[in-house]
Amino acid sequence: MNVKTICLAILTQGETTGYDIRKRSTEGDYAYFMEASFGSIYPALSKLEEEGYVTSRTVAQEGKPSKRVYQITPTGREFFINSLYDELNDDMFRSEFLLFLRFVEDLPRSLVEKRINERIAKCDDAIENVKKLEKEFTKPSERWVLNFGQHCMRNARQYLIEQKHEIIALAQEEEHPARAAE
Amino acid sequence: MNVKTICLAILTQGETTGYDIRKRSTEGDYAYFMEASFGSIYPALSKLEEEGYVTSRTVAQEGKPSKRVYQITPTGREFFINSLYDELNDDMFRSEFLLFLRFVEDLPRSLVEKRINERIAKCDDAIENVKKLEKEFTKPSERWVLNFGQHCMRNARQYLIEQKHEIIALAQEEEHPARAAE
DNA sequence: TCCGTCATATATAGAGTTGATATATATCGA
DNA sequence: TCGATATATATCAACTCTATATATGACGGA
Repeated sequence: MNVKTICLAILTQGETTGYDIRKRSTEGDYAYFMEASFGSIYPALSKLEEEGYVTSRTVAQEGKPSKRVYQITPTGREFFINSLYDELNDDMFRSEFLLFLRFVEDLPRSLVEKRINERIAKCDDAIENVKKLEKEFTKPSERWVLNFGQHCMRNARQYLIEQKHEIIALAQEEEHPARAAE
Repeated sequence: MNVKTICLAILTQGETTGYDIRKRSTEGDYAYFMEASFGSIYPALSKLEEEGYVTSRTVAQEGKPSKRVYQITPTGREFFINSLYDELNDDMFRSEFLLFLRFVEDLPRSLVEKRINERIAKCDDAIENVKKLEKEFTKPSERWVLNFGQHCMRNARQYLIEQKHEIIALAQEEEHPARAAE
């Protein structure tokens, strides 16, 4: 799944801008399963236009820079829906937090506690964000995906809270020598 | 977190090869929170050697190609442990499966059921794999991370099984016209 | 026996992506 | 007034992935 596919997926649900695609993929309704940056979205939209999968028009705005609104073409829609029949690639998950926890024995308790608390707070923020998003969506599949994300996040958060003291107990009581020596 | 950091993390736990780093990051004990490919691992190891964070030696093997074994230097170890004190970046999660589910209404039930079953089977494989891995590890933090991964996967699997029929019901009873017309 | 596949092992080219930065304008709060 | 934030597009170097090439041995099936 590349950025072109993400753009087509979002455009399938209505015309929009590159700026908005990025926002939805990093903070909005798509944020919990995909992401894309400006550096890949703008070139992707240009290519999609070349290929005839999208069209664009420039819209002037008061008090804001004028924007370029993209719409998907019938060909683009067909191409996207057909691509949903392809074999699915595996999920990708990366977590610096879990890498960090793998080395708790080498780190001071104060730092470990701080990072775990930060993590729990981030989960809370994310759950709040999903709750807000759910109100904006009525299509059952859209709500289902958001619910699934929320369910997984709540579960991870709960497990972390339950295990918190056990993990902190694994950390060093004193500041790590390598760091303390600085 | 870049590939250089992943290499250092794995090398912190013992000398190894580029091939093994890739294997552990895609199928082994690191697979549930990071990943790296050959195209990034080999250049990363070369750079780390240039920078003095690792050293290497070539080891001839019978019946197998000779391999290049990397070891972390004291400087490399210090650099890695210090980097664990940095602010943590957010987790990254991407799922073609969830993108697929977001468009169930446009897809035939047979396909949706097939993909959900494939997904559940993959969860089962992954859970089995983590169980095997857990036996190989004794360090509490390593086991904790594997357990956390297993817990999250079991939860997602269970939720999917519970919701399966509800999702399938959202899909189209007939083959999608756009596809059927091909 | 021969052939394909799989596992070990390193390496690279080309395509794709990220992260940082530049540009421009307007609003909001300190 | 100053900095931060939001809207909006765009680009570039650095990084990463996917696919492929190379080489060898083992294993199983036709």
